[in-house]
Amino acid sequence: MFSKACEYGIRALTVIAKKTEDGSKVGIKDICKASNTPESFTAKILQNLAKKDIIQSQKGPSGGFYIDRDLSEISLYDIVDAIDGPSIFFGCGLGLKECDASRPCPMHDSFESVRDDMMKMCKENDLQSLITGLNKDTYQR
Amino acid sequence: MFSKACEYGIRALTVIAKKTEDGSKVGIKDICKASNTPESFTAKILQNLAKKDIIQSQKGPSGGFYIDRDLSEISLYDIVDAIDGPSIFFGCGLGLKECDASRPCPMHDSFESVRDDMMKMCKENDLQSLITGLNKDTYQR
DNA sequence: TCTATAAAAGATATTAAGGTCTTTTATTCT
DNA sequence: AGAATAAAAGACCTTAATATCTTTTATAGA
Ligand code: FES
Ligand code: FES
Repeated sequence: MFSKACEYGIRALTVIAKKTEDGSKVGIKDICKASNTPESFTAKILQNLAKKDIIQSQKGPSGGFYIDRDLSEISLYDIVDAIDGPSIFFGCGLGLKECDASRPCPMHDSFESVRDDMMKMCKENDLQSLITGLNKDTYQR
Repeated sequence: MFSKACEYGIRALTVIAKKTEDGSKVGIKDICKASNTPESFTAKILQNLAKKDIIQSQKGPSGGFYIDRDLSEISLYDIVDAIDGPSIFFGCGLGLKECDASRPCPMHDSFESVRDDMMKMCKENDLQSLITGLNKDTYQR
């Protein structure tokens, strides 16, 4: 459904969010241990998210990643859009250049509503709600 | 959402289904022109679908692809499962080894219902319903 | 039986996703 | 100022998806 980059990104973000809630920053090594994601690859993903201002980062000793906004302001939609782009929310299910209700593909009528549900779900979920119940072995499997 | 192979596969199948409804077989060239898909790649996809008995094929003059079952018996679910496998219907949204409600990832509760909607949609749609309204320029864009 | 046709099979090529490694830059602390 | 730390940046590698090409096999029809 989502790319690996997106899966890792979301997992890493929940770890950062949790730490942010505790009032501290967290380094890439700890993030990747907790989120069970490959370190160098996840670093690239976070670099991208930092550039897009979804998260903040600080270099040097006592540096790391953190979030400077209210966690409830960062939706799953924002995250998926930042990493995988908007095509999952707007693209045609059969890969036509664009989904166009006036020239529907055979799947359009049914697909559109599933896709919209997905979008709604992603807009309703945010980092605050995602970290409720998150514990340190959630991703260890 | 779906792989290119799956998108092409579905598109090609609707073309074959339409021809089957007219009582004739159709060759790979015509299929790919009508479905607007790359020829050699689509041939591989159809080969796979023929092996899995979703479609039938006949070699030689006046040969081609066709379908020997009631079109309404072949669901989108069968097609997607045959080409992309079942992970889109059962996999964890955050990429954990398996989706397990007793050890849910942070997305589980919301994701499961969207994924189930997708599955329901795919089980409800079949080749018969997909080809209603299909015309020869549906895919030409 | 021979030829033409069309799919199957297999080999190969290209591109994008996934992943790693090394060097550079910024920052803190001594 | 200098050393240590940690992210950014960029180069590089690997694998899987996408795509093409060539050879083989089956079949219909002359
Ligand atoms: S046109 Fe294909 S999903 Fe809308
Ligand atoms: S455990 Fe992740 S979606 Fe069910």
